[in-house]
Amino acid sequence: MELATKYDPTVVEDKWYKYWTDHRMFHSEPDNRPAYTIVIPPPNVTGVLHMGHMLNNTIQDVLIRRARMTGFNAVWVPGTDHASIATEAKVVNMLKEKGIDKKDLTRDEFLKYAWEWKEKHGGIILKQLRKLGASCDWDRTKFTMDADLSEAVIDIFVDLYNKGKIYRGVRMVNWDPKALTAVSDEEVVYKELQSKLYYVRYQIEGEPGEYITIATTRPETILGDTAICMHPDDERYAKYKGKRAIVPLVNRSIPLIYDEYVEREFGTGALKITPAHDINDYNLGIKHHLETINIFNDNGTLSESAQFLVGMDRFEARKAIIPLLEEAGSMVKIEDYVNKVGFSERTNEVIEPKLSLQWFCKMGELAKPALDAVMNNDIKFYPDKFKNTYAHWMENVKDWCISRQLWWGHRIPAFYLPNHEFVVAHNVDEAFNIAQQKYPELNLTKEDLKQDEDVMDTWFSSWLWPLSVFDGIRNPENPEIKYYYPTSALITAPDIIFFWVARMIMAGLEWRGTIPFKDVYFTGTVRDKLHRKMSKSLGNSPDPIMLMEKYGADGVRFGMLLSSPAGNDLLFDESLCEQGRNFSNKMWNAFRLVMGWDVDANGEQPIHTKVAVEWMNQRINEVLADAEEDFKRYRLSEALMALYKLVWDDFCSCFLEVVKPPYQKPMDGKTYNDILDIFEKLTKVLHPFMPFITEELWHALRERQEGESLMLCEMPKPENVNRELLDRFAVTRNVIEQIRRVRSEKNIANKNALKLHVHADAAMANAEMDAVIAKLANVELVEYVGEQGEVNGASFIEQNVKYSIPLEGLINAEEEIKKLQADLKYAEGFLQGVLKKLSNERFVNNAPQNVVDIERKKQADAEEKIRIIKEQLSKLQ
RNA sequence: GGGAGCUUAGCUCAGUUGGUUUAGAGCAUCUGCCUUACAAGCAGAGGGUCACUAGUUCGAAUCUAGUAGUUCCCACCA
Repeated sequence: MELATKYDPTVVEDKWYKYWTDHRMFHSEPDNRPAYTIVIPPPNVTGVLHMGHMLNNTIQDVLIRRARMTGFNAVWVPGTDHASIATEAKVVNMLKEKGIDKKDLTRDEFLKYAWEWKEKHGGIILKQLRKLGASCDWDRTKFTMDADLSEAVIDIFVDLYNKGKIYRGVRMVNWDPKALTAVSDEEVVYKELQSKLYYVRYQIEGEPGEYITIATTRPETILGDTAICMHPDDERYAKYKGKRAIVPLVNRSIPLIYDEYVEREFGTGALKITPAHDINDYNLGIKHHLETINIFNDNGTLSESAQFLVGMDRFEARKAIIPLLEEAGSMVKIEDYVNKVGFSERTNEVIEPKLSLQWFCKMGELAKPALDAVMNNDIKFYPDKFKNTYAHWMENVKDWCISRQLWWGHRIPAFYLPNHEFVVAHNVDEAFNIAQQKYPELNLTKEDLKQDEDVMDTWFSSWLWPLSVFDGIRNPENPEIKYYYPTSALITAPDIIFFWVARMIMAGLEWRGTIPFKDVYFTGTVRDKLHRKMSKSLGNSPDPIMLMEKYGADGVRFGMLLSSPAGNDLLFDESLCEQGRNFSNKMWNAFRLVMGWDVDANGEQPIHTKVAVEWMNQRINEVLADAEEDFKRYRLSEALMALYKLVWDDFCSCFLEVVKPPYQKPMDGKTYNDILDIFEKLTKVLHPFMPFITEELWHALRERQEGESLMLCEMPKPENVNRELLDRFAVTRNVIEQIRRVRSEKNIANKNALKLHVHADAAMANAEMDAVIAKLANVELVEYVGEQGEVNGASFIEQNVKYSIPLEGLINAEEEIKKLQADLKYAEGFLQGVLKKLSNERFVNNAPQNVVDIERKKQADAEEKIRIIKEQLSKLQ
């Protein structure tokens, strides 16, 4: 068979993904094995795959595949999130393009469009994940608005309400005037903006010519001012105590109040108070019993109560009010100023603090046990520095605004009665019964009950995810939740530690009494080479699908993982994928080499081959043991690097070169079989990282039955490592390297065989190792000439044994002397350092015995080495 | 304003409780090779006062304090 010199992943990857899914190999059912569970952080149903998903899901797949191969019943539950704000915004836009305004639709009509749109465009991302090789149990795919998951959300709302942990109240919330909904504190991002600070003067009532000047960044809110506040100890303003001021333009009389909240140094030390439009002003308003005037409509335009500029957008109004204030003689000056402004994470609209009636969830009691679970390491964070962040937030947790003024989501199960009371119930029937019992005098009919128009925050369903995907809320005794929960690991980004991670922990403890996962692995942010966050607007994010087409999914997985230790940002560079692709190609070519050999079943196994096979197996053992340790600590990049070197340096560059039969000669059957065993082992250990090419090779190496798969094989276990053999082989490789260096320096082509003199007693000879040297360095004769044997050529010292390569005529004595002198200088310097330590009495007395012994050994070795070099020098000079 | 982390080779990072040859890896670089698996390759080489300063110690990349730079989180003073 003729195989291409380059590995082509495209056909191979589709073939094996189909094979795996056709045989339902990702599917899991509870059985007697221990469970290993991961629930996917559900991406937005309307989302498309970006580099962050690639990293996150590659890690999950590696963990799941490894668990599957190490005796666990592994399940990876996929699914999507309904993402209220983002999805509703997309649907609204889609309708707008069709000429339909959301305002003209009923709730049901809108939801019909939304569902249609979700069915059509939703879940693309899950299809894209298949391309990556994600071994999700697709039969278990969930959506946060599936009937069963929705029911769980309602159950939880009712339960919390009945426990007194959900309440309704007027609060200052972060209003998104574009999405027309409140958003939680966590959904507000602050950015620094270049803006202006306006100084405006207010006349003191009854004192013509007397003014107080305030400084503000939002002059349009002057129209809603209901007080001016100064510091009680500020002497500049003491004389105005008890007086009132006149708001410019609207000519409203407002009180002057005094509160320590005011910074005397800022601006003029006088602060205008607009309780309806600033959280701090609101708090002062409550404290000082101030009037509240809301001058904005929900969409951010000025309302009738503003009296001026009615109907104008808030930013237009900010400009338009300047000339009005100037005309009125109230504008004192305008300065440049940098301040921070809150933006809605979803719509990038400037947040408007707004008073409104919202639903809140009390967090205090929920947070306490969830904080403990992380602090006492029931749940482990990787890296653990995030414990700090977590603790700080949990200790200062504020109540959670859970209502959103949207239609797409879980509707709040509160039903209002004609008497303005409400009942919370699972459905209208239950609500009706409760209401009838509570208010028999109302003679209610079901039609009198009006359900709350709002939906819940998306995270109010996400926080149940590990429970609800196994139906653990509605049906807590079902075998699935008992088997798969708590999940094993959560792989997520640190920016949703509060939104999601913290709340899942609360939910798990509240409704199941146990933590939802044991380990949390925080991935870093994917950035470009210039350390910039990857974003659509910068256009610096490569298209993952294109990348996979170019380098293969295995190549991209390799690239993502190789440079992303837990929690560290990933500076993504296509060259990493290139390295991954090259690695695939390397394995492919190793396979081509092995396939090309003729086998003589009766052939004798050469001694260098025998020892190489033993050594290679030991190396695999050693790396397996290290990898196990790396996995325990979630150091995936280190595990992968170790395997990369194992395959490339040990297997390809060394092992295969040793066992390679002479040109056009067959290989003995024993060796061939050993090689296949080793190759197969390597496909196993690499499979979690690079599932496609390893599956392809595993099938190609030996006959397989339909339905067999590498992904279902058992991972080789590290056995006892033969340290002695590994060390001996390492020395052998060093000797080979030295010979090759001599070749390189003397320009001796590899095809010209060399002789090697070992300046030691023949009794020290190791025929196997010498045969390996002979093979890899093209040495025709290894001769033990005794310690005093003549040197006539290039020499080197390895482990205090001198080696020389006879090279009549090719040796420049001066060069040799120079090199030896350099070696000597190094050895002497080294010895000096050691002697300095050993001559220090305090070191010898205080350091542990083994450390002192090591230093003595170093001394002896160095002295021996110096002796050999000097001897050699004396012969040359 | 408060807190946390980071700073080791050109780049990205390892370096476990201070001691295992005067610090390791991958990539990049340089040199020589189209050697019959692979030039997406082979062989070899160079490259670091471990940010700076002071301290603790027989001994510091590792511990302590300070300085500088950098990243992130929290708060949101108009």
